Amino acid sequence: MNKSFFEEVYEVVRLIPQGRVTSYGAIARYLGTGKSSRMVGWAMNSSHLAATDIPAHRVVNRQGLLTGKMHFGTGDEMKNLLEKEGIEVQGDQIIHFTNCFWDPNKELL
DNA sequence: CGATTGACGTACG
DNA sequence: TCGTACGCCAATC
Repeated sequence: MNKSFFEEVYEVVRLIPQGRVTSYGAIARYLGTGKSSRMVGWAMNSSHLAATDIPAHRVVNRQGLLTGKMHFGTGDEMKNLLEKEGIEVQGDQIIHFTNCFWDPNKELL
């Protein structure tokens, strides 16, 4: 229970199936934080520091935009990973985003 | 210890 | 429909 906000975020992100994506807000709502979606982004920022491997490239904003691609080192890293999983990405925008969207509140809950 | 920032989202005008 | 304002919590300056 008393898991830190980051821990819960990591757990949910790890549960994201390959070829699917979710949004910061979806995770935030699943954790019950609701509007504190910023914390999800902050957790993702620290995700690369975490011992566990977090597929943060599967987490995008509500628009399906790869806002955090710059944090993967190179700007092509995140897009490459998503395309490799079968997700169509044009520039920083995920195509058919709603089709690939994975809502933890709907899938897990 | 106070102010600012941050990979967001919702509300209001 | 677009632009601005606010909230949320933690980390950093």
